[in-house]
Formats: sequence, structure tokens, C-alpha cells
Amino acid sequence: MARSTEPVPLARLFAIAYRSLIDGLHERLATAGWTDVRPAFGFVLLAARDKPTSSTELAVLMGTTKQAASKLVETMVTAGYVRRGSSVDDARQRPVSLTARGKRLLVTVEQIYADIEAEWAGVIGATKLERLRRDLVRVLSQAGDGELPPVRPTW
Amino acid sequence: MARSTEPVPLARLFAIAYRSLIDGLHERLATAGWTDVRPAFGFVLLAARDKPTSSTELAVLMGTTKQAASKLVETMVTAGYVRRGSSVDDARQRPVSLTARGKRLLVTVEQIYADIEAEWAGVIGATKLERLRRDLVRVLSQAGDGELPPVRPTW
DNA sequence: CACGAATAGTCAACAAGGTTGACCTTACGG
DNA sequence: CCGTAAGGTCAACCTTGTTGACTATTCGTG
Repeated sequence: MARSTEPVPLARLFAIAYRSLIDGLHERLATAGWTDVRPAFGFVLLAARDKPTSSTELAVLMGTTKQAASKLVETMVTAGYVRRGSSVDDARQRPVSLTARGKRLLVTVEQIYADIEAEWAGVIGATKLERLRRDLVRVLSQAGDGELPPVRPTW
Repeated sequence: MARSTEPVPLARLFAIAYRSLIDGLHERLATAGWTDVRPAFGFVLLAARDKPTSSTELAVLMGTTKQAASKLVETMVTAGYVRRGSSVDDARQRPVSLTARGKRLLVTVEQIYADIEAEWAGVIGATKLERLRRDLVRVLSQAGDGELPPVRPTW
């Protein structure tokens, strides 16, 4: 099929790129035995990496309702990736933190992303890849207030 | 909030970029009076732009089942954007083609995408934007067989 | 310090959009 | 011809999200 002379819309490229990365990640995770990981888990892992997070924070981060975020956390608790604690200074909060298993998954995910990005670098070169990342960050930070906006691609 | 020194994962950037474009598109569409447009409509419009498409073709393009594609078409028929015909040479096919309203929507969508991309070009420069597009196409064509793979970001 | 408003979270009902699986009809290739 | 493949539909179900009502804390201001 001949390539149209029209430029491919960026939206389509981003959709493909995103899906490609996510599919690649989950294929490799499955191969490595992580078969119960849903795409959205990554956000929770990332958000809870350094310090406990909360359902509300997750909701803002992902651009969903806090109920949806809470359900996601519940799923991950059941799967053994995170745990809900209770806060000393605010009894309303149920801080979400990673279990040992969750930490292992996070490490694995980051390793796989690094691998995939390395493969991409093999295709277009590391320099161009980093340039791509840099340009994207710049464009996207613009819309938000210098910070990267919430994430989840609504479909 | 201080930016981490870690590079932002590409997956997250693509997710943000995609969502940003789609949200921007639909905001502007809504402003212009197109209030019943779903994100997935775009694929159908694009696929049916030059020649009639089919549910099966759409399914492959979007990476869903043909039933899901068919439902989408049904929705768009009801909304008046496409029409299902019948083929002369193959009575099994129900070719999907754009209505006048569908064509107007397509034109509008393309105009809005052009506007948004122009705004992006205003941020990082047209040259870098085109470089970004080019690099993306190269990387993504690699995974597929020279062609861009299916699209829909599974969530 | 008391009381009203805001915040963190939960529960339950529902909706959208997708999948699975069975089925019908038409086309194609020995 | 006849078996098999291909395009499409129907109906049941599942997953994931939303809406709306509610509880329990905390904050803040008179």
C-alpha cells in the first residue's frame, strides 16, 4: 500500500507509539511471568515509588474520578502489588504504598522500558531519540503550567 | 514540584501527547457545535475518506474485533456521519461511506489538527515538529512491516 | 471552641464500549 | 458441486469507568 503524500496526523502517531510501547511492555511482562498486570498499574507504581500516594492523588494524575482510582487500587491490593495503610496525622487518608512484590514489578517495568527505548535508539539513533523526548517534554509542558498534565488517554 | 532528574518514560509522554491532542480536538469541535463526536470516529472518517471502507477493515485498522467496529459504524450511521451501502460485486459486503455531514466533519477535524499542530510548531518550531513526526514514523514503521501498525491505544 | 465547609474515602447503581461465541449468507477453489 | 473461507450480524456478558449519595474526619473562622 503506497504511503499517502499527506503527513500522518500526529495524533495517530502518538496513539500508535503509545500502544506499541504498552503492548511491548505487557508482552515482555507476560513472558517474564507477570500475567496479571493491567496497563494502568504503571501509574500507581510510579506514583507510589518514592512515597506513599493516595486515591485522590492518583485520580488527579490519571484524570479519572477518585472512585475509579480507588477501584484500581483495590485491584492492585488484591493482586498483591500495593497495600493500603492508615495515616497518623490524618485519619481520613488511606496511604497507598508498594509491597515488595510491587517494587519488584516496578523494577521490571523500568528495565523493560529501558530495553524498548534502547531498541528504538537502535533504529533512529540515541541522539534523535533523546531529542524526541526533549521536544515532546517542551511542547507538553507548555500546555500545562510548566508541569506535565494528567495522563490517561481517554478513548 | 521539582522535576525528577530521571528521564520521563516515553510511554507517559505519548499518553499525554495523545490525550492532549484528542482533548484539544474535541474541545474545539464542541465549540464549533459538533457535540456528538466520539474519539474513535476519526479513524472511520479517515479510513472512508478516499474510498468506502468496511467493518472488517476498520477492525484491523483499529485493532478491535469486527463486532466492535460494526457497533461503532452503527453509532456513526445513527449520528448521520456515514452510511452503509451494498456492494455490486460482493453481496456480503456493506461498504461504509461518508455522508455529506461526515465529509464536513472530516474537513473540520483536519483543520483543527492543522491548527493544533501549528500551535505546537509555535512552541518548538516547525522544523523540530516535522523532525519529530519524521522520527516517529521511522521508529513506528520499523516494528510493523514498513507500514504503520494498528492504532488504538488499549487502555 | 463550636459549627459550617471542605477533604478523603466508600458504597451501590448504572452506562459505555468492548469481547466471546454462535450463526447466516455469499464467494471461491478444487 | 461441495467444502471452506470471508463479511457481517445477534445476543449475552465483562470490564472499567461514571454518577450520586453518604460517612468520617479535618480545617478555619467568628
